[in-house]
Amino acid sequence: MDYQFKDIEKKWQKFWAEHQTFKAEDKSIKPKYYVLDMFPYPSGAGLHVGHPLGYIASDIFARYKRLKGFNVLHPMGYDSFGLPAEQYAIQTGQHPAITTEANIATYRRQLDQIGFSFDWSREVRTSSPDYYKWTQWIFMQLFNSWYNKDADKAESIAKLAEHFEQNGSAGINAVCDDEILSFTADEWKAFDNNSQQAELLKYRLTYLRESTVNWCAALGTVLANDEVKDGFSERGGYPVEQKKMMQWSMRITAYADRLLKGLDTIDWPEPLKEMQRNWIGKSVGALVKFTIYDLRFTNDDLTNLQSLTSNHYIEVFTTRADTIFGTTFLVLAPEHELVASLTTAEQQGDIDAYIAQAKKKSELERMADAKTVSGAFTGSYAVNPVNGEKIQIWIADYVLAGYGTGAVMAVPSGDQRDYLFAKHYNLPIIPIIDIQNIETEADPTKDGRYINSGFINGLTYKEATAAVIAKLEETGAGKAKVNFRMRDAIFGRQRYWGEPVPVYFKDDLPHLIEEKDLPLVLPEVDKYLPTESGEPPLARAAGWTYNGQEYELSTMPGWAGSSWYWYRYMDAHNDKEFASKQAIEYWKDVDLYIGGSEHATGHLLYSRFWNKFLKDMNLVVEEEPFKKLINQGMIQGRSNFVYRLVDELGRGTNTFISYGLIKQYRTSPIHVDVNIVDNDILNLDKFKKFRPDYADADFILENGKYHCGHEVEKMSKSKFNVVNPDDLIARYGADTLRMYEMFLGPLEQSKPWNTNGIEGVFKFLRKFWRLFHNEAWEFSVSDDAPTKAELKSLHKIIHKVEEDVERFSFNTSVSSFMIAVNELTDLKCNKKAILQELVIILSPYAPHICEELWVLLGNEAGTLSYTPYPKFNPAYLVEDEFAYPISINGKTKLNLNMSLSLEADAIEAFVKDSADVQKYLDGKTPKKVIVVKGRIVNIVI
RNA sequence: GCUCAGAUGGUGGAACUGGUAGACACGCAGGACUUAAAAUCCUGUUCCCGUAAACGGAGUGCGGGUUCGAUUCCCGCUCUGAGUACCA
Repeated sequence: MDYQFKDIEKKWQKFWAEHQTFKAEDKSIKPKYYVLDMFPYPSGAGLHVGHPLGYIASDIFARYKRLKGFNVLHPMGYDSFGLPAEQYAIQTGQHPAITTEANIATYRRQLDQIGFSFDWSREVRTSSPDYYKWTQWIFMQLFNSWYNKDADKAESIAKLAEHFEQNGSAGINAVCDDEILSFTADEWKAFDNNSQQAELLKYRLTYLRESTVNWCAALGTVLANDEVKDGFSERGGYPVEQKKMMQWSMRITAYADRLLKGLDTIDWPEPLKEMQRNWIGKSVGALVKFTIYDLRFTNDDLTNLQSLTSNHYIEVFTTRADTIFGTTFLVLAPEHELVASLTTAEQQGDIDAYIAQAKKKSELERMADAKTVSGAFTGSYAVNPVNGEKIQIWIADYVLAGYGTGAVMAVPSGDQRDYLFAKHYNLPIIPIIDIQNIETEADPTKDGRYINSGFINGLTYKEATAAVIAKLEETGAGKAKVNFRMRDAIFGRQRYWGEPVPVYFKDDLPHLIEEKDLPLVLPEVDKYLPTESGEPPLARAAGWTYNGQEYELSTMPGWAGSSWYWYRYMDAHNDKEFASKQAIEYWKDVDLYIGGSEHATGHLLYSRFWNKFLKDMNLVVEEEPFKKLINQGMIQGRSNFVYRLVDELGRGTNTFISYGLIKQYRTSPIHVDVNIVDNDILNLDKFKKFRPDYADADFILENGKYHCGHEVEKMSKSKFNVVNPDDLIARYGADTLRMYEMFLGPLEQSKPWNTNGIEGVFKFLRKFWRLFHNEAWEFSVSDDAPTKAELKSLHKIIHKVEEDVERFSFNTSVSSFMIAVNELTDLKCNKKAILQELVIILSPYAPHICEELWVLLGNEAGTLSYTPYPKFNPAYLVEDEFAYPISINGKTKLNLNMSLSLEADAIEAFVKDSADVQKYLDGKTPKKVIVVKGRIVNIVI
């Protein structure tokens, strides 16, 4: 029979499901291998052709690893809490759980027909109470922990309370809020319970904090920075305002250094690690106190550094302590708390006007305005702690209140912003390094020797930095300090469709509910909107209280459920623990994680954070959750256009001009559905049915065909460039789709989807099928011994695929399979000994056709997935002759067959004697002959 | 602006540590089969000159360099994509 992909694929998908062929074992003498895909949010639109790209790659890898003798865990699930379902609920009143369920069913059907080897017995859904019970449980562990900097790990909050009880706040080195109290043990004991709880909250790893948030009134929610575009919500385009609000936060900053260091231990793409490094933004520098100049100082005081330990100082953060002698003024953020008290009476007007103006500017305007210099003088002065110089104190909006201390020491010779500011306001600029060139702009060099710099004159950058910091620490005017750009992560949103926070309030203080009351199930509400008073939707739930106390009304953010889900797959049905100790000790971590790079600073950072916390709690065994990570590239859409003729009045007509002729007419481009275009040729009949008003369209054609234009854009419905995998599977089958997606190009590269080449892959599979069949399409293989040429073809592909899979180069293996099948077809090979091995090698790529042939070859159904991968024997590839390319001056001219046993001098002699080479030499003696054995001969004339 | 990735035929791409550039596939052209079409099969296909062919020249974004030899290494630039942004 000809290749009947429909029957074959249906048959084997059913077989795998019924026999649970891909169920991973929790105990095994085989080594473990955990292959994970970033689980999808099940959206209403279903999968488009770009989604399965990563899943196909990971599936090939998982299947390959099984053949290589590993116990493979390859699960799938759904990140099923999220905004679209809720948005739909608001519009229609339909419970998001129902929408989500329906969407999941669509996803499952689509995933199943691609033939993935997922262990579906382990499926997880973040919105299911059995799952989010454990998300809530982990939240409780975070609430019950604080970060001990001395131990460099999280510890139980009970231990902290114990310490307070015995020793007071002394001796605690914690990551905590800025405003903590200092107290003795007796004072602590004298606090009432609420005061103690309020103090402990400042240390917890998840805590309440008043923060400025992006509040979108129309959506009734707080948005992440990346969900806000130009002051409007990315989705819906509603206005967003800054609002202060009590918010749950996660103290991810406690882990900043470990998150940074861990990057060096994992095998991730370098650009992705770089993004995380930038996000964490570690800078090593110093905090320096500049005393506020007081008229009571005498000149003697000024030169005596010891006297400058007054409490009236401005603290700045700098990464270039070495440049401190070049400081000629200070700049504070307009929001800085000292601005009011520093402003003198005569400057009051200027300062007030500047602050008012700065407030009016939106974030966007401030950014766009980056080149305009603006600021105002406070009228006050500060004293440089290293040389006693009296310098002016300014405010300017180029200094950000939220970073460092909200104040900078301006070194115009070394920092371009300071330089522009100094030029604009006529402030002094002092060069501090001998090789510095500051005629037209600042020069931030670290080379050269210091000048105009007191005790560091003549030193190098390294020596100077150390000397300055030592001096500052000695005089108490400063200290070395590491600063991070990363902020604590806000953990909550004013939404319905998310995990409820397992917290209730008593006397305005948060308390955890009891563990036995988990999961705290999402209550029913009448509407999915905020209340009239602006409270989150959960406030609508009637009688929803914890023993009469009010629950937290916000829900957890989207990243909560995805920050630990890989552990749940290890033990998906455990109702006693989030995963059993044995399961975690066996599976440990994810060996290979495949997903998009858009999660670089969200999911992948939060997951590493939670993982490190769970490690501190001894709940998991590895410091890093994802050993190796691959980013699959984005599949872009390839849109097609038709060109509508425009009349003299600029109105569109019903005539369409073929792409090659549009220069001769006035036209406007219109998107046309890519599914009615084949190789950029428009199907005219289908076009006429595409929209009613096209029914009697006229065309101006080229050679009887309508050629469409094309452009690469995002794949989206509105651009009519969405290609649905279902259609392709119906036409060519899943095996063809799988191989074609891989054939498209390197996995990591972004590329536009173009269905044009898919025929080639389909033809290949048919040709492969044909190897096992005779002219009459009857299955027919021979038991004869294979020839040398056949064995060579086979072992070439065994080796090639092994190499390619190990380096995730799936596109090149597909080509190699084509070459192998072409060769074997030319050899008319139908030897079982060859073909059976080939079936095994191809099975990770095209599993259905291979299962079918495997059984036709006489093997037991279902054993293919666990059969050993063929062993490569290099002996079959050994050649005894090689057609050496002979080049003259580096240009290849001809090939000469020579035995590979010949040594360099013999080769040289043979080449020189060759009549063909003589022709090129034209009687001249070669200057030099380079012979690389087994590769090339190059003759230099 | 900064960081990262990339640029190879009409198209997707291959060339793994410097050693025959363009594998494999699409498309296109020509041919076979067919009453015809589809399907299938065969041949050709980097560009230029040479009117089929041999042969010659150019050629991996641009300009240099190292080398017997560079798509690959080094220096400078252009363009494209992604991330990030007054981070002191």
